[in-house]
Amino acid sequence: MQQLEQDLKTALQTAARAVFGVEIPLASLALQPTRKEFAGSFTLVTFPLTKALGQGPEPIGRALGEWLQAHEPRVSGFNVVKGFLNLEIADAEWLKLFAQLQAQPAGAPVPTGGPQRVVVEYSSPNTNKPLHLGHLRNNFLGYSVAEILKATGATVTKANLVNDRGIHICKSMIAYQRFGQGETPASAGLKGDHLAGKYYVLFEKHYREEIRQLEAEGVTNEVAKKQAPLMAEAQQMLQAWEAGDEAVMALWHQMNGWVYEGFTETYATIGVDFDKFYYESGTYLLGKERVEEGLQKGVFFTKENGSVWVDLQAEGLDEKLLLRADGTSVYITQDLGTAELKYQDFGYDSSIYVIADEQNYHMQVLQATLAKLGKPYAAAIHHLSYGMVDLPSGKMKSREGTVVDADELVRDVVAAAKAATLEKGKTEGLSDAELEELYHLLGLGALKYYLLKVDPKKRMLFNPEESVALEGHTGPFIQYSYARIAAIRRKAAELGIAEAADFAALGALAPTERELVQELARYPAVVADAARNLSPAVVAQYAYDLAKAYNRFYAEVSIFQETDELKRSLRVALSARVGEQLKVTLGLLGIQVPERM
RNA sequence: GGUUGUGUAGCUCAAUUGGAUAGAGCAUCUGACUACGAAUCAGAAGGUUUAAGGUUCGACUCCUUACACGACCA
Repeated sequence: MQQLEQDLKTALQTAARAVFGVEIPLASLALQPTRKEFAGSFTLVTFPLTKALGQGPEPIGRALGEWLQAHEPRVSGFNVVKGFLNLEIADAEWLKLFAQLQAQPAGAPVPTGGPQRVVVEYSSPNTNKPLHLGHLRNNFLGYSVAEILKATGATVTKANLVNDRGIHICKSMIAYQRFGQGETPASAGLKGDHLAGKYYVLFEKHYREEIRQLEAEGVTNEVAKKQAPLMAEAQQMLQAWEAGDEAVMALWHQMNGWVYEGFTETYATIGVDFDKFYYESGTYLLGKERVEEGLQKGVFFTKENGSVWVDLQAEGLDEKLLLRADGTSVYITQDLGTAELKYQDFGYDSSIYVIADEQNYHMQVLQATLAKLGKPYAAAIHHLSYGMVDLPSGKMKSREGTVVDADELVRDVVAAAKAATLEKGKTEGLSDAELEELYHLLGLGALKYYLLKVDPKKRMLFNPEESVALEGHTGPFIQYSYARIAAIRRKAAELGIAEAADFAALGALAPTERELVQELARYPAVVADAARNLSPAVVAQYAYDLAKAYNRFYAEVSIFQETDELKRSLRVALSARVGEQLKVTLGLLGIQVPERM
């Protein structure tokens, strides 16, 4: 379709030259899709040409339209509404376009001139508690962005930086030591990450109680928070961990091992994957080397107490602490180290961090600090900043226990999909295993689509009922369209109708057929847009538009009742192609597609 | 207090990056299964795009100010 647009622009340029004797640069001939309520497929806005051509917008539109209709075979008609020239494209041209599409598989790479070696870091969980709804948005976004970039032909590495050390981990460990009584995931009947989470919660509960007691004894809240025995123990444990204390390390390995088992299971269930795992326990020391490097280069400075800082005021930021006075690292220290390590490992020209927007400032600091260090990869860093997920009851707060657990949510959406599927009763002939797979695929399709259809950078509201909805602007709507097409293809195969033929001999197309070709041809532009903006929402919207267009087509023309053999064949071919395209497009969102549902 | 993001139909979201009468879904109402799958399709209704100015042929989009909500930095 890009080619068709280019040709039209060139033709318009020629028309302007012929009619007005004026050379119009191609760049100022912006074509846009014609709005549905008008006849035509492409629209030229003529307002911007009035100065150059010395005429009003409407005469310009008419003059250019008439010239095109007379001289350009691709243009079969036109109409002018105010400053808009709507061009109708000859059906032969649509058929040619469809033939060009057919010549390549639906999932063929879409070169965009974007980055070629990309690292997408996402998920990056803490190992002290299970994943929740917010992590799901992160995981789905990261996975999808990686797939979208792959679709542009880039080599993409999915990385997961596991936050496996620090005070929060020690909290779970202390609580386990004190209250655990040797419990294991097996003995407790809990996934490992949930078991760790249980002790994290226990820590917080008893810690609060200790603070309350201290306060009752007249200690201020601030002091009580530090003096509480549990917190003191956790701090001690962190030091012991850094010192490599054997018993502490053993417990740490044991508990993290449980958590990883739990995460692995969840990742498999929600269908995300990683090419590379980084662990902060393995990278946090590398950051200190970067700090040393900065001091040597004179771009960092030391304060009187020995703490190390970088001054980013010239960049519009503040002074930022990089290393505490006692030599222990802060968050950004390890980020400096990990960025370097990733670059060594993959030599990226784009490094994407899928991180919530509460870290916007932090990410600016990271990038500016790496730039100060003169790192060539500083400019390649992109923060895919996404908004938090709110609940109808308000914000999610782990401390107040108002988080939506990821595993539980997945169970809920699968159960809802099952209930709906049973109610429809269309799955005769599927085995129990196939049915389970179907419920899973539909439930996750609903959930993923629900979380991905919203512009990532916007905060979004999670409505439990809408997240499992199967009708309207949802994943299952699109999956249903695919299943319908699958049924069509099965029947066409039975009847021996070919999915491809030479359709050039066909005369006029039905409007819905034309619309389908146009939608199909949009795919490369959609991928390019989504890749440039790191936005799966663009892809989600396209999948919906395509499915919607197909359902319109399906309702308005008959396929197997059609007596004209070539027309019938075209409709089967269109259906097949739309099916393939839907599968590929949903695949970019991490959503699978059923043959029947 | 400083920095920053968001504000669109009753609700949840779009709007081709400055273009036409601001579009979808849900919810409400109406019509379409003796036809290839009704998890569908067609239609109705629903808007002072938070407010006020400004820029121009043209503003949800850009600029200024105010208001509301959120995040971050102390």
